[in-house]
Amino acid sequence: MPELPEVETTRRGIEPHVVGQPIQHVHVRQPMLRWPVTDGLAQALTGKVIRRVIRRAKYLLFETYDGRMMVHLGMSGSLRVLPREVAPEAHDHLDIVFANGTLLRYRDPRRFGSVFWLPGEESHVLLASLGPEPLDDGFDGEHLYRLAHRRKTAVKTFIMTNEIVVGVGNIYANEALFDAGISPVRQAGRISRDRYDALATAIKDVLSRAILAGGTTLRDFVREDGQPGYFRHDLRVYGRGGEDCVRCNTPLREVRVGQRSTVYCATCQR
DNA sequence: AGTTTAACCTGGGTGC
DNA sequence: TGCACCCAGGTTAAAC
Repeated sequence: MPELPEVETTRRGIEPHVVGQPIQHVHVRQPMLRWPVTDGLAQALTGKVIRRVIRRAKYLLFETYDGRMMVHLGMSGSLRVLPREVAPEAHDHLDIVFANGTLLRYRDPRRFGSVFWLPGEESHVLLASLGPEPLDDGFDGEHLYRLAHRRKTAVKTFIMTNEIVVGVGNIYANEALFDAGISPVRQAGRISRDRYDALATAIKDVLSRAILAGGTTLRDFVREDGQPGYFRHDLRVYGRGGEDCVRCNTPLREVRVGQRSTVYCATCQR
């Protein structure tokens, strides 16, 4: 699923519903996710109050006054807010029921997501080596240009690497490279500083616009209220292989880069 | 150290 | 209809 805009859309949607209410009950139906949900999670959460929900990369962190829950939505995960009486369906792996009857429900058909409990002030090794947030001021063309030095990997793979910058998945990597006019297969170390400025700007722009549209729904992703995101209508290359480029009408080329489907305009993107 | 590859899992679509 | 095969918003660990 879920790249940064979808995770941020989820965060904004659920936070007002889950903050301040004591957790009454936690039900883990399927602990076998990307990593097993630990036995202690339900007990640790019960009785606690969520203070706020923050996002780091594609992780959601539900902060209590003593510890926090860390959730990743993987490829097909979603979190919805429902009344507690709604019966679970297939792939509804985790329920958190609050004292006021609100239910936070985690669904993930492919089970590539994960849920951890981090006690006290503990962090997690998966958060340790993440790069900057793309929407922060600390992320810019200079950052990309510096880290790309002498790298031979394709620039698309480069910007999808979490140690370089977080939150850029396959859809938005394709889109940002189109917007910046850069070929996805160009070696990362062979791009000028000016063009990295344009790429950083394009990444910020496409992610920001996608958040405003509530993210992109291809199949599984839904917002906290079950509604899809609408950025799909704004995609200019992703999913459009063989169709005409919106800028120059040349048929868009579709190739594989780093095992991921990649669409670009060989005329507009160099 | 940088880069590539296989693996985790289910479901939907396609072609025979 | 059925079956085999390919594809999908991610990420890690292991192999080159």
